Amino acid sequence: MKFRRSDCPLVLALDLFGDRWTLLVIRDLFRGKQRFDEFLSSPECIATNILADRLKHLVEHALVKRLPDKEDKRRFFYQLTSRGQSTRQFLLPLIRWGLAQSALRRAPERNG
Amino acid sequence: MKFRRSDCPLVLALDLFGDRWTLLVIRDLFRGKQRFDEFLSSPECIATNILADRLKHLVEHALVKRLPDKEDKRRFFYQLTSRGQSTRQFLLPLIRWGLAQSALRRAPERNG
DNA sequence: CGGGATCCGTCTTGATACTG
DNA sequence: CAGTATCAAGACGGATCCCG
Repeated sequence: MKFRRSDCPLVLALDLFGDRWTLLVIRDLFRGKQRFDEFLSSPECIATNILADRLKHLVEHALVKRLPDKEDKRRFFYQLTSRGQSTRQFLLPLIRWGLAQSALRRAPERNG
Repeated sequence: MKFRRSDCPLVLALDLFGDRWTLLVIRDLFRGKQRFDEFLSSPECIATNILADRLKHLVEHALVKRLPDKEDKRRFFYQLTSRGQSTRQFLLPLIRWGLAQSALRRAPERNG
């Protein structure tokens, strides 16, 4: 993900979320996960370098903030900013769509 | 985009749309574009091999149908299936989010 | 000419090992 | 624990080629 190719708002969104991992990290943040280790423990098994890259990217774009742990200097907390939380408005419809698709897959009368 | 890593509905959606091009093709289809050449003419300038790959992928997943042109044997029409049209439910919120972001970028009082 | 397929150099992804 | 380094594999992107 580098510079941008048009000023379409969809292109802007795909700049930030058009990959297979970023939205999974945001999902985890909505679920209350806050630490590097917690993201790694999700069933999708994101690689550490990919996770580090995506977190950095999200922080750079003010979707996530990175807070030091006062009690353990080695650790950090990641939290959604209000901008990050605003992604809920399309994340929920997207999840709803995925749910409907897996339901269809189990009862495939007529689709297409 | 290969096999899948969990049965999270979000993962299922990212399987299909978790890249920088697929949703742009779907956007064009919603806008009434139907032919290979028309997709190429969009301002994002997708490469022909990428476009061919994405269209094939969309057809395989029953989001798009590929219809021959009766009058010109060389040409095809691509159209959204009803399943493809159902993506509207998250595509519109995603575009709306992108619009809000570009508005913020022009009037960045307090975000973050 | 329209709709791709193929080739090839480059950039990105991802698994694993390693470090502070 | 929270990353970085390394390196192979794959995706991207442009150019060219092919086929009806």
